Amino acid sequence: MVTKDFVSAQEVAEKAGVSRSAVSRVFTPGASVSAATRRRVMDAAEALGYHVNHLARGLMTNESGIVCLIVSELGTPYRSSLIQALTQQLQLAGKIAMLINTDRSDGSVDRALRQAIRYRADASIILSGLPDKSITQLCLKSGQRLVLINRDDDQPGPLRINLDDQEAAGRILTAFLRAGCRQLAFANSEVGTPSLMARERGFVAAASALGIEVAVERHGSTGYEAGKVVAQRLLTRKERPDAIFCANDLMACGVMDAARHQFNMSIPDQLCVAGFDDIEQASWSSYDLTTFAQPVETLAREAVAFLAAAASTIDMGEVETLKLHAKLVWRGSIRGG
Amino acid sequence: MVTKDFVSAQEVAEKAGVSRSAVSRVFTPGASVSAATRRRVMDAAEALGYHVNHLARGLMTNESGIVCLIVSELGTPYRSSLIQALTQQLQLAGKIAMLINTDRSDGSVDRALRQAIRYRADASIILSGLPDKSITQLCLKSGQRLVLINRDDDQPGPLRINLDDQEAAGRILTAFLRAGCRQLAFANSEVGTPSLMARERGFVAAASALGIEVAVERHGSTGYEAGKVVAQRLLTRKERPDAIFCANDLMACGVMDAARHQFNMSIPDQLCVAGFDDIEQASWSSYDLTTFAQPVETLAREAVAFLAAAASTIDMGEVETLKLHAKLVWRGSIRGG
DNA sequence: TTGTAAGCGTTATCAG
DNA sequence: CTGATAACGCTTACAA
Repeated sequence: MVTKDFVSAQEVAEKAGVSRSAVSRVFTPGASVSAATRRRVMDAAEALGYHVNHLARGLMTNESGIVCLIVSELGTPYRSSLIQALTQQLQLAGKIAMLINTDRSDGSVDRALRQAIRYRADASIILSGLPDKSITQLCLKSGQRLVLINRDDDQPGPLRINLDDQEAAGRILTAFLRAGCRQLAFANSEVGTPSLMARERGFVAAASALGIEVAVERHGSTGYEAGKVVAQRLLTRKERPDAIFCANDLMACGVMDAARHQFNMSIPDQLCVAGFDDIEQASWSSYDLTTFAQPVETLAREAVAFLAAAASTIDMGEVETLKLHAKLVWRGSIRGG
Repeated sequence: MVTKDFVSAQEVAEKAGVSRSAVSRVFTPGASVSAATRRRVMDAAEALGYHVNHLARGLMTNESGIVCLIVSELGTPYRSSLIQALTQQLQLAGKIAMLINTDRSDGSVDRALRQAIRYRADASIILSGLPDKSITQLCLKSGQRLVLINRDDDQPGPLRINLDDQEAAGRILTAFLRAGCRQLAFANSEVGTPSLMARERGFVAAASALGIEVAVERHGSTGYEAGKVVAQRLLTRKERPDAIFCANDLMACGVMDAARHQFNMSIPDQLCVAGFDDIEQASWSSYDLTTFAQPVETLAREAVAFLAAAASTIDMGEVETLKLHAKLVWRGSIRGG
């Protein structure tokens, strides 16, 4: 066993010739210490390599400074960019991120939240999956804040940040029609995430309001390979689509590659494509994909701001929902412009 | 202020009609409790929504169960896939990952390590940047384990996991020559990370051993855009390269896109390209890039295994280095095969 | 097997 | 401004 040997405030106090409380005060933001004492304590701390034990501090203050990020498929471009933004904002706010990967097995979001409780996280941000109502209640009752990102849930208590997926779908429909497209299609996965389904519903609904039918195909998880498969199915239909709106950019990339390399189609001449998320690859010249940008920075900022505010005043009963605008990023995968 | 109101072992004990130590024992893996007591405690705990406070436990046991992941550019495909693998392995080993983003400002790796110390992390895994020698020493002295991934450092104490970058470079050279390439080039960034430089050096050295000169160009950070710029520079040289080895896949994608869309070159007919990392995009049909696979899973497994072993027996003085093999993934961006 | 009591490293309260 | 002293929620001898 490695001998864990962290320096304690006690040792610093002895070396500096003051009481432990003096040491504590030196490292507590708003405390009154004389310049002289502070100096001596700091010197002693520096020499000994002392660092406040946040575990013990959390025990006293009831604030661990920990925020749990609960994520699946975190290797995905969109997810990882969101994590990046969130960790950055959290650190700026003096918090630290605990990352829980829920890729394996079912009910794992609940397990993750239990971990969050064990470590007395001040808050949890859920980027994927949907927790059981009972466990969310437990979190809230324990005084833990909750943020749900892109999960259209109706539970009261947590902050819910969503995009205007449906409206976005309507906007892209207009763009397709303006480009002269007639055979519309939607490429989705079988995952059935609320936001994904909202995009599909919005697109289909907007079209049918104009008396237009949409070919919908769903397959696999929301990734590149699934996009390819869906494209194969769509493009071999009797009525071959000339416009495909994809549930996300990853699928859109798959759709474009299949259309080009397997069906020798030219984009946007023979086929218009749009995606969602505006991942980095969407801007790569091989794809040059028209898509909707997730306001990742805003999203992260809002989430963290909520957590910070939570420390002071939040009306717990209030159902808090934030609807952000997905900005259309126009590129070359749709004719016209 | 939100009233933090977590349930304590005390309350469970009262409800179950036992002592708090009994409760503690029920939740301690190897402890002796009668089936009857266990049952009553579990019931009470369930009813009250009790969860062991890991902060307090860590205080006693000197094992927080926390492992810090210190990362920059975590939105990048390679980095995020590594984080995914690491969090998964850590969770499998009963540990939990704390994620520290070091994108901003200099010396931030040191700051990150200090955070790790404050939270009494059992270990830290550094995926980017290089910590100051003094702070590494502090970590080691405090009994914290350290793992450096792909940072060719010589400090004793930490586990260092590296790839055989140089040899890999030699292998790709052979592939280029076999494909009949004559004008070789290396596309690098200005970042100067050890592993990136090792790839460059290995390639140039292997070539010059055969009397062949390599055109080296470096620009920006190791991403797609930098790849484009470097390609522009390389492909406008009098002696236009017919083979480019890129420091990583992201740059390779940029290089390919520039070659195709700005120079109308056909790959691999007029230009052979190779990358490093085997990110997901390398397998997309638009790129179909020959590259070296980072053994991400193995890497994560080894790192975590080291941390687990560290708990029992590790010769601290021993300089531990692990050199993993980068497997060549053959795809269509090099002629022949 | 169980309970009692001590201690882990902090911060908060309250005298001085 | 400073120093005792009491928590915080847990584990772990030690004794029963």
